[in-house]
Amino acid sequence: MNLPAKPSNAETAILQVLWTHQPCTVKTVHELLSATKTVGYTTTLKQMQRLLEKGLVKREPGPGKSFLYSAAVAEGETKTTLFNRFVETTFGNSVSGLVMHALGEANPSDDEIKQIKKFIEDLEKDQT
Amino acid sequence: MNLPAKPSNAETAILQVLWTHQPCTVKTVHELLSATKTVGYTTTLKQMQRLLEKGLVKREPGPGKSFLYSAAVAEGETKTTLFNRFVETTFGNSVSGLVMHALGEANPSDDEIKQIKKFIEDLEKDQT
DNA sequence: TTTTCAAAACGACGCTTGTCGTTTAAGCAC
DNA sequence: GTGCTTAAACGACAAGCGTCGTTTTGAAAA
Repeated sequence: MNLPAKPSNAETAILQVLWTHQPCTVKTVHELLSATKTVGYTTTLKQMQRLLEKGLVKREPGPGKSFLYSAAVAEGETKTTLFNRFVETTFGNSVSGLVMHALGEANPSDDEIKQIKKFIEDLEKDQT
Repeated sequence: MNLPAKPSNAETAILQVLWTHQPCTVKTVHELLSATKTVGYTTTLKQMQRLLEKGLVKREPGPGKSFLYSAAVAEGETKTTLFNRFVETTFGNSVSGLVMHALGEANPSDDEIKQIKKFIEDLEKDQT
């Protein structure tokens, strides 16, 4: 049940991209990342190679000489692990503390709040 | 408005302790940390010294030859920064994504949900 | 076949982190 | 003062990270 290894911050960002654009080339990942952050192509490549070594992504021959990468770990599971680690070190393990903080100080948009409300309602419904 | 520097994971855990036991000695911090995690006294000391260098904590002469440490950064502000960083890398900047993940995995009680709902309503009211 | 070119591979480097062992020094108890 | 105790200071070290520059390579164009 334990994850293969823990992705670093930069690696997590890459996994993030992969989860939503699976499968894709290094080039694609790099372009998507570049939208947010300035980073060299080789850097992204290297990081994806490290992810490969760690077993967090897998790949297959792609168009031309390139490869198509996909995440090798489940999104939910991985996020849960990272989330737990974060809640522990930063919020002393208080999930509600984190949620309140998120809602109160992190300025979520109206849309996001609406989404959260809906989610909670659904949650209550299920919880018959 | 920018924080002096970013605390590492272990450093954040120490700040966490300080925020709730301000001001206290290295020894105290170490004891509290030991409750959760096995770590040497010198390790904690070193980390607190690094926090001092970074300007994240301050200290004053304490009993005997020791010092009394306190956090030099505000709890809320710091948590917000760390939170934002986390949401960005792990949840692609989607606060609602994170909150929903939290609520889904943490299996909150009805009371907690009610509390959160109320919190959201108040939030909306303020936002007139 | 030779050239060209884009993508992959390699290897390096400087910084940060987590973790200690060892050394220094300040008080306190005689 | 002479030590003993205990906390602080120093320095070290291996691993992990973020980041590149440079080299190799394989395929496609000429």
